[in-house]
Amino acid sequence: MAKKRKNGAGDGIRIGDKFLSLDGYLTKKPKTDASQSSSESPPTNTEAITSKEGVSAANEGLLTSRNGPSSEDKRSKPIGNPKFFEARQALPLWSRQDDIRQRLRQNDVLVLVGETGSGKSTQVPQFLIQEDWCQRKKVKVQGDGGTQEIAVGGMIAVTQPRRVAATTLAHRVAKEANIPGHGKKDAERHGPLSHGIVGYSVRFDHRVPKGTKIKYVTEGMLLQELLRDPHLRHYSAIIVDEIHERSVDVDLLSGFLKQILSGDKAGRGGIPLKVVIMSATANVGSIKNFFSESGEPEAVPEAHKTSVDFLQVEGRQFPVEITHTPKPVPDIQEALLSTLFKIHKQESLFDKHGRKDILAFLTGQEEIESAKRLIEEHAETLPQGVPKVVVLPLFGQLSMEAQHKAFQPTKDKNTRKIVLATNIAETSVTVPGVRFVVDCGKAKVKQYRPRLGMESLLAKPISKSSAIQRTGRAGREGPGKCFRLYTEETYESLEKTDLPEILRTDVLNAVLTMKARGIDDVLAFPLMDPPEFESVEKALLHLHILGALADDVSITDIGRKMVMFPVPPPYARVLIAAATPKNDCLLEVIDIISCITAGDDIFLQIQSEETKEEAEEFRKELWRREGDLITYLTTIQLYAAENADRVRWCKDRKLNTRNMKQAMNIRKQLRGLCVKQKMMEQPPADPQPFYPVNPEKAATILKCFLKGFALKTAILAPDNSYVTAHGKHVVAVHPASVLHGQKKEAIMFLEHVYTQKNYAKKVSAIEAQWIVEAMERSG
DNA sequence: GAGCACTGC
Repeated sequence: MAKKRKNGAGDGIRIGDKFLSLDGYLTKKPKTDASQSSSESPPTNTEAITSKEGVSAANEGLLTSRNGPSSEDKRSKPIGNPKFFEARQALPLWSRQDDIRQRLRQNDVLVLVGETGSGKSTQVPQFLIQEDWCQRKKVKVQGDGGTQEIAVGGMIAVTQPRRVAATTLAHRVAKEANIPGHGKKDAERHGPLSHGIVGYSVRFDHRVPKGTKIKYVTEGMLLQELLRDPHLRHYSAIIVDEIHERSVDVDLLSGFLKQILSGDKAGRGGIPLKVVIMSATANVGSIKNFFSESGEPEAVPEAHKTSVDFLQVEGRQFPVEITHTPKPVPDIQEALLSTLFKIHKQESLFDKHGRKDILAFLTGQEEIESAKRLIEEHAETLPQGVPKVVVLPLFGQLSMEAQHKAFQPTKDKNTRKIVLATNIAETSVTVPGVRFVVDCGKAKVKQYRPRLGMESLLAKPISKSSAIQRTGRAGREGPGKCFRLYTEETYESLEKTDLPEILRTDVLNAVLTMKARGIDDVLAFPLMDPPEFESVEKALLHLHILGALADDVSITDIGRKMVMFPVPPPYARVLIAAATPKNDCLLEVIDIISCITAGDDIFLQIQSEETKEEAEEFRKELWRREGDLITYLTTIQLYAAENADRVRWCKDRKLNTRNMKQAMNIRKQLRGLCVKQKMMEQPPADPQPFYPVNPEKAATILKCFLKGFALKTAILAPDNSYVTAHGKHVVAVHPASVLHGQKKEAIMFLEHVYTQKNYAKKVSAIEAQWIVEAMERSG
């Protein structure tokens, strides 16, 4: 039996769902699942899944039914490190391994629904690597130069939406799957992933030992591999994990997998590719249909029909009791305050499962900060004898240290932790010790509006599946309670799932991705949720303006070059413009793009008044009158020239150290790619002395950016507002910009977001004439 | 005067 987990211990906390699958190994399975224990409590995620008897052998009418696992299956004994056998055998998924193998022998696709802690991300690839169909095979294929013999298969790729999930899973599975003793010397020298059968590949970090059978990758990385290897010949199987998150990348990947599955497999020498789709939510009907339906039934010969099987396994969730408000709450802050203190007064601080802290989901930084003030004020009035509270904010723009505080157990035994978090705590990170969840029912979502070419960021009601996900956060370590600050009717009125990202973002990159991978008719490409025609049309037009597509909508050499760069297409276009001998500012442009694509703003917001003055004094040497882009350039150049203490340097200027490090990684990657593309010579290594760019050079750099962003320009109107050159909308310069409150003849902005107002971000001062020139030259 | 969250040879 698995050992009982020490509560509040540091094991694998805070790294998202994947790392928390450690729970699966260390936590004793609760005796009662929600479905059996909580007849009076509202349905939880667990119940929704287990109520269907756990398994459904929905065969989609395409295969013969079976009577459980085959008795002649000789591989039920684990391979790998015996140290982990016991823990692995205790996982809910373990007893299903023969079933899973059987289903995949008879089907092309298996849709597997299993909650966090079922062990699906770690175990399924290990179940499959010894299968006959999973072995590398030599086959003959027709190539350009006639018939050639190639090797197909042998590896399994497991995709993850986040880098940290891919790397932590790989480490975990390497420990389980590698035979101890093998390659010991390598392991001592280079770590556990230097040998053996498990590897990973994520941006900036690749560990793929010779002989790798299981490779954890980010979704984007597999898309990138598709560019070189359209038939995925290295792989016998692709496991798509966390498909319910529905990133643009996973949607595209699903389309390409569907094409490979329904194609004639000639590119793979007739060797089929197996696909396992894994999801945490039971709501997978449309995904099943997507893979089993062929677009045109008559056109597909019977032999190429894709057979899809479906399996559900129970997770390891403790029951969570849900309470809705009887009436809609007029004031969310007030409702939050009373709910938090009701929990705090009525509930004990500890029980046999450990700490009982509170996690509240709010929409954004502003709401979190004002709630924090209110709670702290109210906490002052708590009577003697009532435990204290400590309020910890948690959102993306917080510094690493501040985020870390929310994960640490409180030191004082008589204090309850209240974490006020954005959506970051829904999927990206896990706060340990949480047994109570308070859910405001809303989240800020980005939505792209193709007609306006801008996006909005507004608080909207969450989906049912998101509400269930939030609720589940209370039942990770023991039985929990969830308080929804909305009525049951409101819950029932919520959409089943969130709108997939591909329907919420600019499909510019998605369309170029397809074009570069040989999709001529992007409207015919199979997608689970195809974007509106207008969005695709807009993207095609935009790509044409950028020079990535020719008049006949075929991809150009510029377009092919653009997809080589891991940045959005307009930025890739700027890189290409900067590399021409006339402009010759590639290093500078790489520096700027690295800062911008490193994540959120590298400049942290300054919280208190006192630090503000100090930091602004330091920041003044970075500011440039040309605007934000040249300010970024100065910043990263000074950072790269700083040789003593870069962390200190960032702290003084209130820069996000994490993003600065990321920017330096991107800078290195882009420099490498540009050298490889013969766009420049190998640049000298850091640190280089800092010379501020002169105004002429700055103008050249901004003109290069106009090659990618000519549509995002505005001209100062007589009433001192900025009016966009295309569309004639009024935009305001965002307060975070160095050009906020200044009047310039014209501006170029890289981002255009509606929040409180129509804001232009990442703003530079330009001349109106440059806009005309940039459009002409694009011609 | 204001800041959901991820990601890419």
